[in-house]
Amino acid sequence: MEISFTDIKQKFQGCGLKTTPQRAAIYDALLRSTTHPTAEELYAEVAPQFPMMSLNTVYYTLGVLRTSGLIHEVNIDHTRARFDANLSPHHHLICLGCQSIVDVIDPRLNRLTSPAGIPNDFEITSYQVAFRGLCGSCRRHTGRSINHSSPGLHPTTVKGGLHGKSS
Amino acid sequence: MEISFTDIKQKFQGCGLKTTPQRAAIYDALLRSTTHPTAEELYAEVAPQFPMMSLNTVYYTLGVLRTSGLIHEVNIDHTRARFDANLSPHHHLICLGCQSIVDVIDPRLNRLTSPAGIPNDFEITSYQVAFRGLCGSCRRHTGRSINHSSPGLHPTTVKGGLHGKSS
DNA sequence: TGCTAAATAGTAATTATTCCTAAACAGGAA
DNA sequence: TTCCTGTTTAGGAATAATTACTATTTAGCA
Repeated sequence: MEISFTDIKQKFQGCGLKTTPQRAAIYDALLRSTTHPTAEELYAEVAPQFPMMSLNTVYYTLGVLRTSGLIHEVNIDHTRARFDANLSPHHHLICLGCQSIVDVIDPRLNRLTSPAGIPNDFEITSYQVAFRGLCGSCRRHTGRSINHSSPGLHPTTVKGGLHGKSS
Repeated sequence: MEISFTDIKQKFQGCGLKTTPQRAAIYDALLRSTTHPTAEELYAEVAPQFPMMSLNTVYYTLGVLRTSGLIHEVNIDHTRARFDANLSPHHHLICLGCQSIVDVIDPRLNRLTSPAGIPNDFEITSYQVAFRGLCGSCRRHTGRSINHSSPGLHPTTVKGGLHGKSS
């Protein structure tokens, strides 16, 4: 995703945010990243350009961008927050071995029907599917054993292909 | 979900776990709960029965139960872990206002087709849909405004009913 | 060019969780 | 039943991520 400084500035202005070099660099780093980095990782990414920059600034900036809706927080495990500047509807593929997160872009997943049995005064504004399993590399290294200490694993085996019969 | 002490003991034995009163109480509390409590909340729930019990024991126990596959960790936000003893496939409805989590049980959601464009050596073992929005109570109190500081919100508006065409 | 509110950087504080260790105990063996 | 041993517990200390506080700096407007 290529984006110029001017583009970033316009986005920030559109949200009523001041444009500072640090802020632009953090946002740019997140836009270019595909790994859903943590605050610390973004800090490491941007720090070379701004040796005086504080990790605090990264946290503050991420908070501001999140509140403005320019980025999303992705919660894979409870230990640390990860961030995503990709606002288009997409889903995630999470490796339980190495905790990596890959974007899943499949339009079919954006057309789920409304779930049954939910309170009718609940207004759903979005939904997201998290696929979990083991990436090729982790399968080879761990002999396909699943790390049960990782979060959210369900016993449902999905295998190579999920079956798509309509109930 | 009703379960006797003997049932719990059998489950523990099946996993090679010793049965202690504290452990059984923690697991039982989680089985009876529908709110996906945190370690602290479970501690508060069980503490009256065991005044000497340490919060540490709750953490240790939850770790053991998770490793044994008896419970799951649910990650809604990065601030703290939440737990779920309901192992049957289900999904979650998350209120961005009050952070409450309600189970979504809809068989149609358990038959998603395999997502396109993922690495073909990735083995998916489970998936879970997180629906986000505002519960009735929070909508009334906040005037339907969505709290953008909450995690993972996507701009896709889902409204009352998602449309289920099979693109 | 100034003004002012917002942003930055630094330090300290907080919160959830994990680590460490001695004492207690569950469950199998004798 | 009683003993043994490894697991579990409880308590305190340590760690890691994040937030709070604050003085200084700066972006963006008048």
